[in-house]
Amino acid sequence: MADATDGAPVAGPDDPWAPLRARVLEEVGVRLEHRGAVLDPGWLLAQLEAPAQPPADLALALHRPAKSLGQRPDELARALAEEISALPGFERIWAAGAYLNFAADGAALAEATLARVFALGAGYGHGPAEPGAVSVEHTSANTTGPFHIGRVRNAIIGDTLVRVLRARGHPVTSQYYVDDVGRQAAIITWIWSKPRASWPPEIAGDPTEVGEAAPTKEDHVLGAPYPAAAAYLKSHPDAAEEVQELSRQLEAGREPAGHRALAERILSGMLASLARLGIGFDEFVWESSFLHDGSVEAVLGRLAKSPHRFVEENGAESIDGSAYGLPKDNQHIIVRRSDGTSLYVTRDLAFHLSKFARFPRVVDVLGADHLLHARTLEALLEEIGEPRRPEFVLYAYIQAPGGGKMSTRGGTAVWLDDLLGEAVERARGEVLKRRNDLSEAEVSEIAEKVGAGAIRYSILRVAPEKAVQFRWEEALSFEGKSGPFLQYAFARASSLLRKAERAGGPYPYYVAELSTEWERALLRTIARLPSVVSYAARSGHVHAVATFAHDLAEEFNRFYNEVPVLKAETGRESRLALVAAGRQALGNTLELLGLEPLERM
RNA sequence: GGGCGCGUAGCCUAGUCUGGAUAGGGCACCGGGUUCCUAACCCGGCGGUCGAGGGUUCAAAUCCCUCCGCGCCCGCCA
Repeated sequence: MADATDGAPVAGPDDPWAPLRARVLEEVGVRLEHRGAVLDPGWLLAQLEAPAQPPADLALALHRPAKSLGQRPDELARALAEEISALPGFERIWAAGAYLNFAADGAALAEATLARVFALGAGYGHGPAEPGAVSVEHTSANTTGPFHIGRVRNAIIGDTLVRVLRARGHPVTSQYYVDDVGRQAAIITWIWSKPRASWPPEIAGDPTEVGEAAPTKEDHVLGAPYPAAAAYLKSHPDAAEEVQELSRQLEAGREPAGHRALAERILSGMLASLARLGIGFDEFVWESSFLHDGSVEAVLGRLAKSPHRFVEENGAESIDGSAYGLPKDNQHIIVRRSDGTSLYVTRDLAFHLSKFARFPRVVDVLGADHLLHARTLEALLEEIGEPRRPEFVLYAYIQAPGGGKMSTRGGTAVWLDDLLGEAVERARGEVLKRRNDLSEAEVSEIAEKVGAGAIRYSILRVAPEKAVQFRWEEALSFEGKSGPFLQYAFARASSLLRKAERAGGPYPYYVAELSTEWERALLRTIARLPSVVSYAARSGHVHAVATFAHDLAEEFNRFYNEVPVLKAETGRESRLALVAAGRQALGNTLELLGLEPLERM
């Protein structure tokens, strides 16, 4: 993704903190400049975005500017604190050692925050429309069987990125790249093109129990023989040759009957599982389309003009990529096989050129195991003189429960459908434990959303580059840093408004009545949402939103615990307004993460 | 062997890009909290050589170097 330092940190007009930062920046910047301090403008802003020590909201460490002035930092801090004794929006400005601290005027911040939340509603935390269309390609799993949770990290991160970019105002197209011409696509078609009775016993007699979770789902049913078939081909050259021939036919556009339909049936099963997690796609891009429309040949033609391109003795075409900083053993890039067919990287190159033609910004969510492919793709883009590059969001594959790679045949793979089933069942148990006033339909609905939320959040709460081992207890955790924890806070807020019969507003308030430490803390956190979303959208670090979501829910729960609302002696209306604002902010955050905000649970 | 990434309490994790004031959370464990708004909660306690060593700096979890451990990759697979 784009470097987070690109451009000035964006503070949308909905960011309640933005004017405060700008004011400090201005006041301090002018004074430091006047004294002759040398500093780059980004530095001050970065300082202000870092967390400050309570009760300060914003803080500046003055060591650096003091040094450039040849002055002691604590003296500089004191001098500045004296000069800037008052600033609109702040109730206190003081020096603490080498730090210049600023405490926001709680009432003013509360006013600014509530006003923005109520004015923007579901749009609070988002941003103004941005002109640049973005393509986000994610998931793109081969249609050879159901999802196991190793790959689902891709879908969850990708879908969340789509949501965050959309929120930030970008027109986003999510794309699923369907491989229907590669070897794996050939294998699945090969096995199903034969009558089941004629399958070799190694395949027919080795039913990988993929059907256990959802015995009638087509991805499970149709994907069942794939692992055994793939293994069988390794030791049976004659069969492998049949698959090879099939590959060539696919490449040439001579699809056997039922090929596409088979992929679509498996895909629909896979998508049904993703849909339960709130994940969908705008476009499915079939890899074969780049063969059919001639764009693969076109790109091979462009590569052919390169001085680095060679035709090997056996007819294969390759590029000498030694100029592009690839690892030593990976600089010889084959772009066409000796039998004339294309390779994944060549087709992907054609795909990316088609993306660049439509989208100014192109993002690929990729497993870290595809990093070399990504580097190779970049090298080839350079080779044909294409200046644009995709931004890569990389994630580490989730490891099997005992460690190591998830393997279908090794029995270490955990199916998404199994995980979903277990999560929903557990959620149902939790709901029934504490509610007896809900209809069966409501219980099912809640259990589904809670289970899905737990799974999504368990993935999102960890930075994508961390290689995590799958653990049932963690994925199914409903307490602490979990999806249900977030949803629960939302449900509590919803309940308060419902009981006050104010679910639809209006929410009149006096900020002076929101003066307890818990109310102020909650407001400060609500006010952070816009800058968090902005950061996530420009950096691609969507898990910053997940981290924030927990902060917000936690702050709401503290407030809920300490401050009576419905039974408030005074300031009931104002507190209801705060509840409504917290609910709105949390709901918006949940939507970004793809967790269902639940009215009750 | 080479490339990339990761290493923070018993376990999991934020913070690392942009170096700053006592390193935030969660699980587990211990102790509290509900005649009252959903206890899927809150409060307190316990627990840290931020993998090791060196360097840069007024200041290092954060930047640089070396080493160790772990993960991923190094196909005319995708």
